[in-house]
Amino acid sequence: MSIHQRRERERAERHRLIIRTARELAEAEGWDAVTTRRLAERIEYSQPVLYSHFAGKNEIVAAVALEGFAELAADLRAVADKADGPAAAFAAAAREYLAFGLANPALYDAMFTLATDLPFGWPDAPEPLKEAFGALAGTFAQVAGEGDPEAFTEVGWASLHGLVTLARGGRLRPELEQERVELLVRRLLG
Amino acid sequence: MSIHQRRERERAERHRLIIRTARELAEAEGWDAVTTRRLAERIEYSQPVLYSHFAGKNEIVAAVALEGFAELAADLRAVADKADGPAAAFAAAAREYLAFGLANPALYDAMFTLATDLPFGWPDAPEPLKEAFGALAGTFAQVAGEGDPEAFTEVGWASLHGLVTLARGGRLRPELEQERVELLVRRLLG
DNA sequence: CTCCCTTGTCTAGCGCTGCTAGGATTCGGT
DNA sequence: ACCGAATCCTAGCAGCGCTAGACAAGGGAG
Repeated sequence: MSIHQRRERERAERHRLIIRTARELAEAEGWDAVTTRRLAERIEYSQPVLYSHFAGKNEIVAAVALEGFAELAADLRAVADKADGPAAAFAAAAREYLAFGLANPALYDAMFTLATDLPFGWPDAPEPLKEAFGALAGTFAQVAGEGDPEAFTEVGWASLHGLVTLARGGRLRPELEQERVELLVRRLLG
Repeated sequence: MSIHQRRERERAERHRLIIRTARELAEAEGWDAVTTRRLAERIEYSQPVLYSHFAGKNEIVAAVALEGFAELAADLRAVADKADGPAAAFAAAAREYLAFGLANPALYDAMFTLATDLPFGWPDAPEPLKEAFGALAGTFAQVAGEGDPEAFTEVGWASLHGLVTLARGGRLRPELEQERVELLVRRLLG
């Protein structure tokens, strides 16, 4: 029995290795550089091994994206918990979201550009997705004011997401970075 | 002399044909379906002909994106001009932007996801880009309130962009569509 | 009118991609 | 010591973006 357990343990380890390697490679050279051949070479196995863990390359990207959502959720909860009051928590979460997106470009791409087919359709979404959205919603709902708090959360999220993607594409003036997020927070707080 | 002119005319026509066909194919089946082979087949020429017009596939996508920016600029100016007062113009432009992005998903992808290397670095950006940003800025600046009007424009633009992309990815509740844009406009107007 | 030479286009092919079929090898269980 | 199953790799497919080199068409000069 314990042999099977050891094998499953090794298998799970390799599973994580694939995800970690894909993420490192993507962050270092961009997702275009993450080919199944290069990935296989890095983990020191042949290509087909990847397909015994994942149905395809998309699924590997999706796995990386899930990691990203989990980390984002943790980051957001951390800064919101440390903040002093709902408004400060909201502002801190907004700043953290932006920083996260800009600091992990490849990871952010996996989450929002590449893994578009991640089942975001509530309520059967993967746990990390709900967790990340919940982290945002928990902070945002407290400052939503009148109106649907979910609509407010979605608007706030979308605004931050837009800031991340446009900034990453070089389409916003870098020197206004700080000013933009402060302005957004101020206006959304009403 | 007139023979050269005819040839150049035919060449320009084929140039437009390539762009139009690429756009149609992308809008019908997504950009993944736009391969140089399929594109060549559609315009009834061989593959290398594409490369006598464009340096590569990216340049074709960029050409489609430029068309998109020109159309977006025209749309925005049209609805803003018809609106009654700065606040109404702002709201109308916001709604139009969102509608444009959702109605032309492939075009919007070309503009913001695929043609990332379009030189957006002012001031040497292509005319349609400056024109589109100017159309937004002209309307937004009038309701910016205190603070840098450019930062306000960038925030507004990013928020709308985020709403488009997240909605397209199925990550926002469709039934809140209307409510989100109204909420955003209300908050940004302060 | 004929020849030449430029111009324009196509066929064929390179190296790469994601993915998979089938054979070889290893290894636990009897 | 042997058998069967599980594991992994070699080799290859179709398709991708892109390009070299052959080929045909057609205007200009004698």
